[in-house]
Amino acid sequence: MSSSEQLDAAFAALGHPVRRAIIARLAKGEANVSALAAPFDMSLPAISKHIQVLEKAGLIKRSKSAQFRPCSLNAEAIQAVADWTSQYRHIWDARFEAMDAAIMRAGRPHND
Amino acid sequence: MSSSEQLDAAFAALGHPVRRAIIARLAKGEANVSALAAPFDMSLPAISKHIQVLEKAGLIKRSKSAQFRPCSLNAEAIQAVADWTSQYRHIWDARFEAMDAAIMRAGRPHND
DNA sequence: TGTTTAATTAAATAGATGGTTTAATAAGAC
DNA sequence: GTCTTATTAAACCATCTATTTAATTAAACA
Repeated sequence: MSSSEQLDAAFAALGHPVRRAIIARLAKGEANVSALAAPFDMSLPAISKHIQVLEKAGLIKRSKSAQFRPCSLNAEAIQAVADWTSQYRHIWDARFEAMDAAIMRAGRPHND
Repeated sequence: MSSSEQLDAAFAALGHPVRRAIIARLAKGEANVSALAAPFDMSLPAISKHIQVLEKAGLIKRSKSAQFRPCSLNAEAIQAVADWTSQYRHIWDARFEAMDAAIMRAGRPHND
């Protein structure tokens, strides 16, 4: 999978509230499928599918322990998303710089 | 639209390479639909719809000038995405901190 | 007024997504 | 061996997405 396809999958996966909630839960530590499903009023297979979407997107990793499949976050994919967005940091930084400049002008005694 | 729904829409919108390319183009300055469509081997209606997806997600803003509809980036929505991801910064920062610690130990004369 | 340019809408269609229920599989526990 | 727990697979349905071609709106131009 190309890095563009990887980003496609990661962004698309994060575009669902249940999947973002699963990521939020996993940020606190690894958990198995049933534990991840518990907060949701939704069938277990539905959650299992959401987890598969996150896994295919590379956002989470899975292991095996007896009949459990514990999930944990995969830092790299999440960082790839952060990297993409931070590439546009100057877009919103520009607003703050404009504000700072305005404050500087307002603070200075008016000699203009 | 709730802030969760806004994030849903923004992430989902960014989960398509054409739409990310449009964002990249708009980062260089505003452009109308035909100009945005030019680099792609795709019909104009298809691009028009991608632009509508970006607009509904709040990622871009549009104005009117004669028969043109110039598009420009909306900093706030892009920042909302960046804010969400940066909330998990500690996940990948942890890796760098571990690396830094390892380098510190390696750099120090071995008294262990 | 009629033509060109810019963009959207409509209609059709193929394929993906999100959810359900009902099995099927796999690994302990007794 | 059978029972229970955890998870996935299969089948299915409704809705959404991505794209095309053709028709439509709207402004500029001549």
